[in-house]
Amino acid sequence: MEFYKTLEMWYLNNKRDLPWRKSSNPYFVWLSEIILQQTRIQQGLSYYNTFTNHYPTVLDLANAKEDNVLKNWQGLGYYSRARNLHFSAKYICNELDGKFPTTYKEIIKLKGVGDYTASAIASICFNEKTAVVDGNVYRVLSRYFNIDIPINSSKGIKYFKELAQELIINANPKEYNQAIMDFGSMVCKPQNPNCENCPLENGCLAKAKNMISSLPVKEKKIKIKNRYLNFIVFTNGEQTILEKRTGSGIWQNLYQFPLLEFDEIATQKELIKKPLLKDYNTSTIKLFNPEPWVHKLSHQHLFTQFWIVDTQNISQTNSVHWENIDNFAVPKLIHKFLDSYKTK
DNA sequence: CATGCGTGGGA
DNA sequence: TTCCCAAGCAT
Repeated sequence: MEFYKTLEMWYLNNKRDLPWRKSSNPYFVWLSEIILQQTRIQQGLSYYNTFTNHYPTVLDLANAKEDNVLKNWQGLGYYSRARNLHFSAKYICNELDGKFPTTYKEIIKLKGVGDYTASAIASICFNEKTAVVDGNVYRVLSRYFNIDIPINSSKGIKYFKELAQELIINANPKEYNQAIMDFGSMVCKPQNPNCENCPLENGCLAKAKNMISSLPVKEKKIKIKNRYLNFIVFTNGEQTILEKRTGSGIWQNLYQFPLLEFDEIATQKELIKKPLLKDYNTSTIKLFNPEPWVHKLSHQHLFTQFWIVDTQNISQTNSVHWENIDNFAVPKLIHKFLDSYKTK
């Protein structure tokens, strides 16, 4: 049986029951695909439900405030996805008359939508023959055809996309694209793939050559940078100060306590040299966590300390009542602090 | 085009 | 503990 047919047959009997598969409404499929970028289904599922409940249509999403969209995205990470989702919803409503684009070529123009996502939506919703190439597809194809071209090299990206596109030619694109991804995540897994019960085992070159565990090949490891962040938690008992992160780094447009960054773990002595704290008596500045909390991002390790500053002088501009603080979208780290601080 | 962007789960 | 990595994209 041909490669595509085997996968389609497997999918028929093994596909997972997922909420976004109940409809081919491109808005719902788009939502699910953005949420699932670099994210496990288990992690994204509740967010999908939140978004479809809060924003049942693309117009509801377009009419929302970005702060609200980010609040609903809080905790999921890669927050540019939420910002781009919101941006694109407005684009669809304002420029496309509220009609979701129907071809790969038009769909990929949406911010936050690249080759993979455009292929997924175009095939799943409009049955266009555009092959998806995600992490699962890289793994399945590199193993089945025993290809050791690094999947994150420009050569590899081109090679696998072309191969995937050849394999979909005679397939039912909607079924086949989802089949190869489900198959990759359930059978041809990164670790301990289930080769014993694999319907593709006969033709699998990596299996024959005992290469399964070394494929796919990925080159370049990321370099992790250490940062030392000190969050200043001003409080008069009722209010505190929050500021919105701007610029291009992590957590863009989320909220945090005023931040002082150093090249190493800071002491109170160094802290009070900063303009933000120079007028405060050292006795009013207390370190909340004597042992720095290490928050690990994919590219950075953040060594973080929270300093509580008791003061009656809370500026009106960025003041927030403690009782309202949960209305703000904050990074996981800040949320962890709030949890810990409240229960103290 | 190499790098930056979150978080959580599993080995 | 540490490492990998999970339905990628923007710049």
